[in-house]
Amino acid sequence: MAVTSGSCRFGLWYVRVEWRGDTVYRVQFAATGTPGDVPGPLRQFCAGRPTDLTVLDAPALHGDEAYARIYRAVRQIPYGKTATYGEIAEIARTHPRVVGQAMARNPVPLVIPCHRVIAADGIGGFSPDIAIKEELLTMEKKAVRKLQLDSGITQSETQ
DNA sequence: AACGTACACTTAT
DNA sequence: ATAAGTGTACGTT
Repeated sequence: MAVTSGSCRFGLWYVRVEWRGDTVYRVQFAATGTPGDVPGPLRQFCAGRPTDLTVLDAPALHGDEAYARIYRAVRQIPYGKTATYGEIAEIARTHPRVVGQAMARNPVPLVIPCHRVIAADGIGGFSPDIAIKEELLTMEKKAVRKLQLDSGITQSETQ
């Protein structure tokens, strides 16, 4: 079975995906789309629905190299939460700068939620456009808040 | 607020 | 083999 490709919309961008079954080989943000479908969980995520993307797999997650350990650690960050480069480095037993490097080369953003990794003092970086990172984070925050309201949790309980 | 340096890993030469 | 480059962190000034 061949690797298929497709895209879906996220805000002003298209998310292009190369995948087969539950394995995602590449994700990239682009200004234009390509015909074809994307994995269901990814489509739901882009539609603003809180989605557990850990059901998807990626080759970059496997192995004992530093990047693989970092990517696995990043995947543990839950929807709507963030962690710093330093925190990830500690879990993966490496250095914050290596985490930054690994994020910059992340072949499958969203599947490996590099947008949830922020600097100790600010937001950190994101390619191709920092605005995507901001939009992803605010989208997740809003979605979580809505979930809490829908389930009847009062504001005082969440503070 | 700006600057320097340690840190560890990858990629390029 | 070795140097350069990182989406950092932290201390000092």
